[in-house]
Amino acid sequence: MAYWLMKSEPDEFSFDDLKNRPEQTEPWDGVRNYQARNFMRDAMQDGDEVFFYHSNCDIPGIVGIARVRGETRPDHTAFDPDDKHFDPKSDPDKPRWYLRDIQYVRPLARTISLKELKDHAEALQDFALVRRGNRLSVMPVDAQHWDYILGLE
DNA sequence: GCCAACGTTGGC
DNA sequence: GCCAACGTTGGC
Repeated sequence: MAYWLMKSEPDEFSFDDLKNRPEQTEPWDGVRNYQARNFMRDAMQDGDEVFFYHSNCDIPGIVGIARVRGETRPDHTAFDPDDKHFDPKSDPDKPRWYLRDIQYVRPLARTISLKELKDHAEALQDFALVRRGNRLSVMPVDAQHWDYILGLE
């Protein structure tokens, strides 16, 4: 069992949007970064837990917990010329981009903001999210960091 | 809206 | 394989 953090812009897809999905599950499509793809395709396991992070908004931070559901599969949006994440270099016979399905678990009692996380720099050393210049949208979370952050809730 | 950080592209 | 140009991310 591993832990992850996944970013989403709430204007695009928020944690409430996930909650309101018919099966509270959403394919995490549109990721076009190789490192993030490799985490989703190769490292995630069915049942892994995920911090749901809101980026590019008033208070960037962790707002809820989700869960990885099922195995990896090709990101279908890469094949659709009308999709904003269309990638002509991704061939359905040899897909370049993969996704996971993410299921709602529960909201945090309160948002744990990026600012607050940065205030715990010592305990959260080497946590990718608080490293300078971090732009990765899918990243692993160490078990001790996961527990520490939930301890702030 | 600004801009630093960083990933990708493509000419050479 | 190098690296300048360019595009994107995302905090502020």
